[in-house]
Amino acid sequence: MTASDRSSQQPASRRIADALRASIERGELEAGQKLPSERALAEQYGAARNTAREAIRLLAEQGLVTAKQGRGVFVREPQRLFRFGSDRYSIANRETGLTPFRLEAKKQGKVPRIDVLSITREVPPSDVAERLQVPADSESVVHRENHYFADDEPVQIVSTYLRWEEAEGTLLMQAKSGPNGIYGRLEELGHVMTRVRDEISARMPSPEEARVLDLLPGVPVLEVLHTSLDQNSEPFEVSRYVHRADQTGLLYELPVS
Amino acid sequence: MTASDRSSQQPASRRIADALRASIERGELEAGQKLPSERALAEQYGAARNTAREAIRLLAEQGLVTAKQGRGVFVREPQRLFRFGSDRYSIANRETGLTPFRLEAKKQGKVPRIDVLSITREVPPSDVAERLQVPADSESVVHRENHYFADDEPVQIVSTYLRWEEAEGTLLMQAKSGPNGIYGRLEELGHVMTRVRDEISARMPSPEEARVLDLLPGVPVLEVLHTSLDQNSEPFEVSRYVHRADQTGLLYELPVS
DNA sequence: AAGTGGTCTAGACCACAGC
DNA sequence: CTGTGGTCTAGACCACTTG
Repeated sequence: MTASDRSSQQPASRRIADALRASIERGELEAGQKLPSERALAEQYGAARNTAREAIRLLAEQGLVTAKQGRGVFVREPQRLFRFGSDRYSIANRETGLTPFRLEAKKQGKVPRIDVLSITREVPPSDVAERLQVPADSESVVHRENHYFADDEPVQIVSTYLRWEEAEGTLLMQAKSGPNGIYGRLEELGHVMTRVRDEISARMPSPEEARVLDLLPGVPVLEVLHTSLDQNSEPFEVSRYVHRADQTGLLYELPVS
Repeated sequence: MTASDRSSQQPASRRIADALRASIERGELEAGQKLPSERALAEQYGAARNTAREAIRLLAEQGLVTAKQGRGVFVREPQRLFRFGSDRYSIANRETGLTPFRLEAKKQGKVPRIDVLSITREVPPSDVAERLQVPADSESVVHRENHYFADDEPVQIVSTYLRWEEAEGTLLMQAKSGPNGIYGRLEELGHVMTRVRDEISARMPSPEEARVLDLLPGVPVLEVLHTSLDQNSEPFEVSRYVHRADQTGLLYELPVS
């Protein structure tokens, strides 16, 4: 028993939203189906159109429905999750020659694409500087920004930060960084990835992120701040992953001491 | 350079929102400070109050500002994160006699509280049944629902599922489950926690979750579906954690094979 | 009492979908 | 052309907070 019988006392927009939500949960309105139009809802409940509109907004904020201009409001389809596991850092996967993203995409029968947006020398953000142990007040890092797509749909934004002193003049400054990607080059520089630290948070996207990831209202992002540690427990690479949360999950499997 | 000079062409509500966002990012409006009232904004921009209101809603959806009835709209304060690490499952922590949550709370100088809401025999949700390897069509599990607080502020909802056949008649059915909590009892039943699998996703809260966690609009939740595996790689416990994302982060530190 | 956000009304014009 | 959501106006009353 949640909430149902306080029909009075509630704002009209809430009551309309609750009725629609109940319809969806009972399966009367199935995924992909169209809701009554705003004008129809308003008439049906004896309210103004703005009130019906407010009800629909409440549902959209929860990610339950999606409005499409000129067409109508539809019950959102459950999305299959694109899953990123802790084994994405595993060396075993490295031997296939495919990056973890390409592997996962193949598994789901989708066509992966990675756009390299920029590779520039920069002043690092403070959280990155702290974790990579470099100065936050000089151009101490190389920033590689990539966008990942599956079947031309954007999935994640990845910003990778490397020490400028190490990357200068190497393939780490090139879009095509050679066999096994940047981790291959970093290994040649003497950094064997031994441990990783992933710090995970969730938040609503910035307008810029919503645009790049093509996010509908009511969809949050998952942010992973990843640090790679080498055989000497020295951090040698930090990446910020921004995933769209409606199509992405994370999987961590680990031993317990 | 993001977007600034397309002042025309943009809806008025967007322009007002962008102007306010810029003010906040430039630091003219600091965290905790009050925005101009909706009526003042409307007059200032020569728009109707509803239009100014829409602008504020855009900012609230991103979690940038918070409206307080009768008082005003305020720039949201950055929250300190309550951090849950992968070491929360570690045996080392078990020896302190404190659960990981109590430990973390102590570290931050907050007073922890755990409410046991219910302990009931139930039909498991399908995702839980699959992971615990029990039938999804009979009352095969015990469901323990707990709410966690720090300084009386809700932090997370935890639903733990155990096999009914193992829990029946034991302390696992009691609110106070004895030394080292339920993991202590499960160890006595022959389950040594050897590996864990955490599946992480983010989404907007249901109305029920928003109520329990006292969530402001524009704050998503982090959901962790946790499976404990014993020395035989058998799953013996599944929990669903629902964290408020504005005050919670997750930390995973793991070796790379 | 005055000011604030929360909700609502009854209109209006626009841009986009689909027939 | 018609129906849809997107945006906007100019009012109104309510509930809450503060002086």
